[in-house]
Amino acid sequence: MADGSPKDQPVVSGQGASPPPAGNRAGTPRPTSRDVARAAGVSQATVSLVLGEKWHGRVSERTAGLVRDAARQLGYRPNLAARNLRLGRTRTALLVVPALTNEFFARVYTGAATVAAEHDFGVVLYPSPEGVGPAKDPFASARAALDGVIASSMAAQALTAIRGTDLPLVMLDSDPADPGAAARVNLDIADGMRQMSAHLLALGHRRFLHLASAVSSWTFDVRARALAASLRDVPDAVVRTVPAPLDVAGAREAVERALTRPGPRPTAIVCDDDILAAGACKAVRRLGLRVPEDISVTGFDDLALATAVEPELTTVSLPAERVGARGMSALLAVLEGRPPEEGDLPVELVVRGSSAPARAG
Amino acid sequence: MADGSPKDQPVVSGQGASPPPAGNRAGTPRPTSRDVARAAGVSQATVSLVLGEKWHGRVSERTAGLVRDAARQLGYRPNLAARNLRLGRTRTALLVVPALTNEFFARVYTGAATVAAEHDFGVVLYPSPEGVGPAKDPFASARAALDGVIASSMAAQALTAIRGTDLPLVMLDSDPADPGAAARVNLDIADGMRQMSAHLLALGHRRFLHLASAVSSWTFDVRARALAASLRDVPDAVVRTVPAPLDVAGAREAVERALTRPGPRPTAIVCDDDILAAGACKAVRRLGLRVPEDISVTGFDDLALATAVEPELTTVSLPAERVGARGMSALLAVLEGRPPEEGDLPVELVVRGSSAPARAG
DNA sequence: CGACCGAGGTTTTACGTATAACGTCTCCAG
DNA sequence: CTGGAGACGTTATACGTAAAACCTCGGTCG
Repeated sequence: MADGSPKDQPVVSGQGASPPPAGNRAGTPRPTSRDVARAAGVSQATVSLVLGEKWHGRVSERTAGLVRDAARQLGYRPNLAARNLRLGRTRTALLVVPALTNEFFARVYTGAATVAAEHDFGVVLYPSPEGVGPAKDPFASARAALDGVIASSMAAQALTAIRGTDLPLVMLDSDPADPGAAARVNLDIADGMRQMSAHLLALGHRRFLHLASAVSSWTFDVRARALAASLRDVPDAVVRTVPAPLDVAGAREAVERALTRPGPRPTAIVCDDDILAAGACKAVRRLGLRVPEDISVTGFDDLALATAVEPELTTVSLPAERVGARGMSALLAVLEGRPPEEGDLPVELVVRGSSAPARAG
Repeated sequence: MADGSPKDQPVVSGQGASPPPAGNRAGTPRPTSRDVARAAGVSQATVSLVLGEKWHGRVSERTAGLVRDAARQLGYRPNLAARNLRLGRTRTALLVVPALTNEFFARVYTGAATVAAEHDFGVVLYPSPEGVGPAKDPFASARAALDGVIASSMAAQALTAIRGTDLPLVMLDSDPADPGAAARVNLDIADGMRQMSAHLLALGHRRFLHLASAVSSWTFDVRARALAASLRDVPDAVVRTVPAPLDVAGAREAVERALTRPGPRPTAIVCDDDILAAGACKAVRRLGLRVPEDISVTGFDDLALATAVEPELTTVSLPAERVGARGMSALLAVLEGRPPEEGDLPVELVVRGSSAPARAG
């Protein structure tokens, strides 16, 4: 079949045999499935069947082998643009997050990418405009053709553009009330904050400073509400809220200002975030006080930072990778018409060195 | 203009007027350029010309307006898969990095994505296998069709797969000796380490512990060589090298072991990385010593971590965003046949609180 | 012996876009 | 009144793949 005929000679472009092991010099156009077909002595359709693993019972073992060999020889890789066009699906999801330099979102990405890879999916990122400059349109920026979107509620600006689309949308850590999401993956933030306040109350703390994120977002609102709710029934508990930008220096300044104001000093600083907590610790020490002996400081997120500083932070550990993984799983479920998994992801209080019993008086 | 003629009625699919502002329900297939053409009463080619901004002198202003209106009405977005197939280019680059949870690489990505967005390019990530699980083939994982690759030399494993390709490759922070890169973006790491050792020598330090990364890579080799070279001419200088994993806990353990060995204690610990330095600080204090009074500790990279810990780290500031930005610019240059910008990016010693004069004796 | 069947392919088509090649109509100079 | 020459579009085609529909041929069964 494949031998004897004079037409079986593979048509090489010119001077000498090209080196079989892939080493394509630029200028040589990439081999297509038709080139593979020619080299294997079969039709292009057969190549597609074999390489797509759809050939069982339709193509002989022998022919399939020939095709695979030819593909390997030529270093064939399918043209994804063509494949995507043909199939009308791209197996690619867009992940919209505020900024990757925030370790939490880097971990969310990692989780999403891991699950995606297991299902032969790709993840392309859109760090929304606060992070990266001029691109207004997520879809222009993420130049890939997309099957769906996973978006953090913190990337509010980008969300409106996405809503104008028929793409399935999975929301991360977002208000269950707002509509338009095909699925939702939330952390049990309120429970985390409840555990934290219970921990501090048990240590005898009653005067709290709540160092809150200046950027408003659902997750941060939940923290504030849960803290307030926890303290509502404690007679002598008092909490003051101070907003701060999400960086160490800004947090430090905000806390320094707050602590030098007249009136009774808080004995514990509850922070919305580990970064804020790191800043709070620095502020406390700048004022000549000690953490945790004079003032306890607690974080939220359990980033690498939490165990890098001293004392190590008492914080609420959030399963960031699981958020991303579950977000991707939910999107896959939606795309396949299955119901996505329900229920909030649990969080966990981690007690370390930055919290201690309140000083008497 | 648009009214009066009975044919001006837009052809809507059926029951009642569909809400013009985009709200596509799922099930309705996305409008194509042909749909826009039909709605505007022109041919598909004209739509392509107008929306591609290639129409000046070939299409009247009036017609162009009609096309744009129709496109807006239908919420038309071009099918990128089709466009990519047609053009044979995708305006998408692959960025290969070891792990995004490392702030340095998150910043590299940010820089690359910013420049890409300015040139209407996309960036898709491949966090190489040490970071994410089962995907062996970068091209299978990054499901996009690609125009080029930007790769950190730290993602060694993925590089071999990429080399078998004719895609233009820009290497980041890599050995100038190894071949196969169309362009290269390097930091002047050696100069950074020279500045650092000069700083410490000026403070009177002579006995050094070099806390090196356990993962081997060109950037880390350069640090070691530059440190050794700097100390070569200093008569009484002595340096011992200890490898450590790139996390705080591992670094702490490595340093604790090193410092409890018999023999004269180093007065300065030079770390390959801020994360290692944070661990080193913790080790020093665990042994009852102080930073910087008893032992100076220095980092490398100038991550957010460097100013979050106490004392703040003396370190070498690396322009991570610029690395990414320049990598992307270089790739664009290569793709357009222009020569990429040459020369290493400068780095800067930042003196903070973790380094101090060596204790006498 | 004719109809049917399965094995092992091949031919053909469609996906949506960009653009080269090709009309058509009007206006104006020779 | 003929022959360009713009101005303004249209028709036709190709990109590479997946898969539906279709062939061919030897054997089998009624």
